[in-house]
Amino acid sequence: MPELPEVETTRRGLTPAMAGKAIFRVVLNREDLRFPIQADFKVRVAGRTVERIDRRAKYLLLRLSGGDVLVAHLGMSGSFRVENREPAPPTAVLHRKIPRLKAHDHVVFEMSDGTRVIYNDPRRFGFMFAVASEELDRHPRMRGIGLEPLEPKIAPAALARLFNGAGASLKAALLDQKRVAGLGNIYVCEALHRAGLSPARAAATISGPDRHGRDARRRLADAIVEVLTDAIDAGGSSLRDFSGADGKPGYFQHSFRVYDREGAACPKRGCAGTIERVIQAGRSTYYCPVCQR
DNA sequence: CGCATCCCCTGCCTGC
DNA sequence: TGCAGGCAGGGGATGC
Repeated sequence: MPELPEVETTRRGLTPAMAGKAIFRVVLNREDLRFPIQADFKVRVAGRTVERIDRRAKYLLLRLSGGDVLVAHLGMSGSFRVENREPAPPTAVLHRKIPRLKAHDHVVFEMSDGTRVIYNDPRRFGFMFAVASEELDRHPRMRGIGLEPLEPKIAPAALARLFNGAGASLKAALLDQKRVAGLGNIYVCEALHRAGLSPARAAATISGPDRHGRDARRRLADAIVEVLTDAIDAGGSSLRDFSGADGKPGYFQHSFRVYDREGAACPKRGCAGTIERVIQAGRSTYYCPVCQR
């Protein structure tokens, strides 16, 4: 589920629960997620203070005291949730309730103030590791990640450079994390619809302003920024059970214009098209064949 | 090198 | 109701 807006939502939810606090203990309920967890993971993380939480592409970066960074990727089904310590009722001091763990709660971070931060991931496509901060950019999983589309907002010229010489379709090119970082299947479909561009069109063919003033590069750059910004403002998309670390579901799924809407009328004003679904690069693409050219 | 295909894993939904 | 098959937000490995 998590694309850039969901990861950003998670970052914002985790920050008040973790930033400025020490990680008292780490519990690993299994030794493998997508990859085996490194042998010294617990030692590197436990006892450290989380100084700040950043995001790069779809990665969460927990900056730890002592110089390491805890890097976490949510894969397809990963999520964090925060459980605050419940105040002990005066009549049952010895029976403070600690909520039981749920299925697929693979990693538990016990914070020094009693808060628990729990990583849950049914499909285990997510992963996490600790790395020295000065080695972060050289790490194999981080090296080569492309341009962040927000802050600063991606520019049409940058998009053109990224697509220069690309033989891939717009859909595949935008999904490629080495070009633009953070888009996934949903937001690529949504951005292409907002931009009025066909997902099958070769990425290298989108051009700058023509004599009619039409500028596909600018429309696409603007659409990417808009859809990501709108989605972050909505707390991300909750398709099955995604929720931010604060437990609140996002609601951007109600604003999808094409994703998972096969057979529906194209929502673009004045367009009489019907949303279609095709497979590109092994994944579903939703688009309007009438207004996306 | 760029690109397509298959695969990792579990759960949920559909159709028979 | 049970069961098989398809599909799912990501991305790594492989092969052309």
